[in-house]
Amino acid sequence: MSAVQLPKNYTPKDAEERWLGAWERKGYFHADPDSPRPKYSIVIPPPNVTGVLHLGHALNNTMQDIMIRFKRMSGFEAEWLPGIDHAGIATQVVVEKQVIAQGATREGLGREEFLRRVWEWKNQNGNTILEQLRRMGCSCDWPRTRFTMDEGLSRAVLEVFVRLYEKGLIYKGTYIVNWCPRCRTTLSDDELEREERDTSLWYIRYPLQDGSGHVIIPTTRPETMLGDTAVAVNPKDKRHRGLIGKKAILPLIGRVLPIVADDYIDMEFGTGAMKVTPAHDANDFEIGRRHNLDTVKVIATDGTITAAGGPYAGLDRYEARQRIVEHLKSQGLLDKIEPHHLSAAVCYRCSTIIEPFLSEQWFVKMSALAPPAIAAVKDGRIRFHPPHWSKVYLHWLENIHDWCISRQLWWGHRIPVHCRVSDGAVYVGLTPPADGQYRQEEDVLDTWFSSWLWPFSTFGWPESTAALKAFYPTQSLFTASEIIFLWVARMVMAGCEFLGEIPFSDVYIHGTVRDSVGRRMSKSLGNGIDPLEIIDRHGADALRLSLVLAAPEGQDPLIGENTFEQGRNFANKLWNAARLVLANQGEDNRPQPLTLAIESSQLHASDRWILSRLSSSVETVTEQLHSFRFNFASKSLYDFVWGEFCDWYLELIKPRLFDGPADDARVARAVSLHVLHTIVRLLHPFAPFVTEELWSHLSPLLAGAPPHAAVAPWPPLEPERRDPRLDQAMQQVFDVIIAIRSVRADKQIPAGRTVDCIIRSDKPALLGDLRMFADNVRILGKVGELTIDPQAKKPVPSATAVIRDAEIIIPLEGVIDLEAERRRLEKDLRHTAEQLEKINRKLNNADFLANAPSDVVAKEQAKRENFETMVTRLNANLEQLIGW
RNA sequence: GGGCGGUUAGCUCAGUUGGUUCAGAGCACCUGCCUUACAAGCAGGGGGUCACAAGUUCGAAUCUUGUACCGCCCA
Repeated sequence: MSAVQLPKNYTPKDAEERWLGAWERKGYFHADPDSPRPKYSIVIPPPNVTGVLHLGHALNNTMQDIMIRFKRMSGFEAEWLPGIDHAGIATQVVVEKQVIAQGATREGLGREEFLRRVWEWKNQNGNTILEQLRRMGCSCDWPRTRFTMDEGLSRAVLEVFVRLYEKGLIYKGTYIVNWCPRCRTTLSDDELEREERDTSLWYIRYPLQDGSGHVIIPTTRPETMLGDTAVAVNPKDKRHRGLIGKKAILPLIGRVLPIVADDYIDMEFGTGAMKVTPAHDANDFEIGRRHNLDTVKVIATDGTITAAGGPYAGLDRYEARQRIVEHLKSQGLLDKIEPHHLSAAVCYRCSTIIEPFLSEQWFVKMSALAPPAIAAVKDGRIRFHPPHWSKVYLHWLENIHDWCISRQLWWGHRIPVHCRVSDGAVYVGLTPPADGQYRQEEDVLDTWFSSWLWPFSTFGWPESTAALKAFYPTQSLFTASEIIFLWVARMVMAGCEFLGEIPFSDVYIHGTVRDSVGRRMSKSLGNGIDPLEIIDRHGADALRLSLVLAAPEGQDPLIGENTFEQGRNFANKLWNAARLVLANQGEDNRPQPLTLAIESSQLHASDRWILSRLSSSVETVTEQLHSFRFNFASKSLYDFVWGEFCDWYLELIKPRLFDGPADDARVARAVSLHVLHTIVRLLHPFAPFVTEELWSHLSPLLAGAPPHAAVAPWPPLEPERRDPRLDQAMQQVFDVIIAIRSVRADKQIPAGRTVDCIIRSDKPALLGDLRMFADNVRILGKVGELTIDPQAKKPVPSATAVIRDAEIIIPLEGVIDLEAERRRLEKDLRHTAEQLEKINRKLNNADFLANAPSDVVAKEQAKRENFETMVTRLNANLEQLIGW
C-alpha cells in the first residue's frame, strides 16, 4: 500500500462523469421489491415535461437525494421513483407555437395529427429535465421512470374516472369556471396566478325606468355590462332602500334590469350598488341563482363579444371596453373614472387575464373524499415538516370545493364518457363501446387528475404488482407549499379512496428559492440562476451543498451568485484534508477495518478527542436527517469537518505524522484515516461526487469496504467514544493557543519568528493538559521556550493575556508598546468586569438564590470565582505595566 | 376581510424543553501571512439595546399579549 497523491484542487468534471456511469452500471439505485431489506420509498414530484431545471428543482431534488442516499446507506432497500407529467396546457402551447411557426394550425392539422406531433416533441425533448437531475447526482431508480401518459398510468386514470363516476362522485354541471381565452381552456382555481394591476374604476349611470333618476354603479369591467341582468344593493343600505323592487335601464342596450336586495353586496365599495352579470362572474352567478336571474353570455371562448352584445359583437373584450366607455361618455352616462388597483387572476401559463365563464364542465364531488385525508393528518399518521403546514392543508380540505376536471385541450387523457348519437345515452367504461354508435367527449382531464394517482399508478396500480406491494405506501414526500392543495392533499385523498391507505407519512415542505433581494426567480425578471451553469462552474456537489447550507428551515432561501462558493470551498476543503491524510499513509499500511481497531491505551489524547467529536457529529447528523433538518445537518458537518477536524486535529497530528516515533505515527495515520472515511460517508448524501471520488482512494486502504461510497454503510453511533470532559479540556488548550496567537498578532510579531511563553494557572487539570500538549502549543503558537509553571515570575517587559483559568505571558524585549498594551488590558478588564457585575447582580439577589435550581446557582458561583480571578490578574498586570 | 409565517451583526441566517462566557456562523470589512493539505487557504480583529411596548418569572433572543413593518396563502 503506498501513499496516495491527489491533485491540489478538486476538479468536479471528471469525477461526475465517471461516477454517474459507475453507479448506474452497478444498478445501485434500482430497488428490488423482493429484497429482504426494509423498504424506503419516495416518488419524485414529477416535473413538467416542458420544464428545464431551475434552482427550485435543484433544492427539491437535493433534499430527496440526501434522504434516499442516507436511507440506502442505512440498510434500506431505497426506491426513488423518477418521472414527469404531461403538463396539458403547457405542452400543448409549446407544440402549438411550433405548428404555427411552420405555417399550420392545430385545427388545420386535426386532433390525431396534432397529437402525433406532440408525442414526437415529447420523445425528442421530454427527458431533458431528467437528464439534468441525473447530472446533479440524483440517485433515482431510472429504469422505473414514469410518464403520466404512459399506458399503465393512463389505465389508472381511466379506472379512477370510472370508479368515481359509478359511485356518483363525478358529474357534469353548468358553472362559472376560469377560462383562459388564449389557451382556450378551463383552469382550476389553483392554476390561477395573481398579478397586481393598475386600472380604473368606472362609475356608470343606470337610469331608472320610472324616470325618477338613476343609480350610479362602479365597475372594473365595463364590457361585462352587456351581460347585466340585474342591479343589486344591500338591504341594510339606507341610501338605496328606495330602489329595491324598481327597475333600471341598461345603458347602450336598453335591457330592463330588476333591482334586487342581496346581503353579498359590499356597502363600502364604490356607491354600494352593484351590477349583476351572472354569466361572467362567479359571485354574480350565485346572486343570479338566488334571485332567479337570466344569464346572458356576452363574451365568447376567444375573448370576443358574442351576438348578445348587440353593436359590440365581434369585438375583442378590451376593444369593446374602450368603445363602451366612449359611448357612455358621449351619452353623459359616465359619472367619473377613478384610478383603481386590483389583483387580477391570470393564466399561470400565459399570463392572460382570466375570463370567468359559464359553461358545462365535469366535476368531482370532493365532500366525500376529504374526510379520510383530514383524519390522516389530524391523527398524526401524516406529519408535515415544518408542522404548521398541516393547518394550511386542513383549512383547505375543510372548506373544499368541487374539482373541475375537464380541460378543453387535446393533449391529455380524454374523458372516457361516450354519448350514443341516436338518443344521447351515456356510456362510461374502461373500453369504448364497440358498436360505433357513440361519440366520445372531446375534452381531456386536468393533468392533476393523473398526478394525484402518482404514488401508486407509478408502481403499476390498478394491477397488484410486486413493486406496488413493496413500495406503497411511500415514506416521505418533498415539495413546495404552492402545491399543498393542487397535489399533496389530492394524493392523500386518492390514496385513501383507491387503496385504503395513505400514500406517505411525512411531507417535507421547503421554501421557494428567491434571488439575493428576495424576489421570486422568474424568466420574465431574468433573475434566475441556471443550476447547470453552476454545475459547470463549481460542480454538482457545490450546488447541492450550497443550496442545503443556504436553505433555512421553513423559510425561503435567498440565493445569489456567490452563494455557491461556500459549497465549492467546502468540497475543496474536504478534498485537501483527504490529500493530507492520504499522502501520509505510508508504505507499511495494511488495510484497516471500517471500525477502528486500535487499543484505547495506544491513542493519544488528541485522538480520543477527535473520536469523541466524531461520535457526536455522527449522532447529530443522523438525528437531524431523521427529523428532516437538512440545513442543520449540513451545517453541523461543515463545522465539524472544517472547524475541528481540519483546523485542529490535522494540525495537532502533523508533528506525529511527519517525524514522530513510528508507533505514534502509525496511530495518527490510522485515526486520521478512520475519521476521514467516516466523514466521507457522512457527507456522501450531501456531496455524492467528491465523496465517491475520495472513497475510490480510501477503499483500497480499508478491509472489506464496499467498492463505492454510494453503498457504504452509514457510520455507527459509537456512544462509547464520547468524552465530554476531554472535549472541554481540549477546548481550554485551544483557548490558550488562541490567546498566544492573539497576543502575537496584536504585537505584530512576524509569523516566522518564535516567541517565548510562560503560562501560569492554578488549575492542576489544565496544567496537566497543557503539559501533555506542550509540543502542540509550541508549534501552533510558534513558541520557542514554553514554561508551564504556576509560580513562574513575570519578566518585564512582557505582554499578557488573561483567559479563563490561566495567564499567558510573552516576554517581549524591546518591541513592546506600553500604551498599546495598556489599552489591550484595559479593554479586557472592562469586558471581564462587566461579566462579573452581571453575575454579582444575580448572586446578590435573594430571590435568585431562593428560587433557582442549586446547580444553576453553583454554576454562577463558579463563574464569579473565575471572573474575580481574571479581574485580579488583569489589574495586577496593569499595575506592573505602570511600574515599567 | 380570514389564516399562516417573519423581524437577531452591513447582508443571509443559527440559536429545539427560559439559566453553559448566550448573544453565534457564513459572506462582506480591517490587519498580517504564498507556514511542506488547501490563497477556493491560514492566523488575528472590529461590528448587534435580539423590531417596539407591556406582562409572566429569581432570571426572557427564547413564554404571553398588544403595536409596527415585511412576506405568503385563502376569500
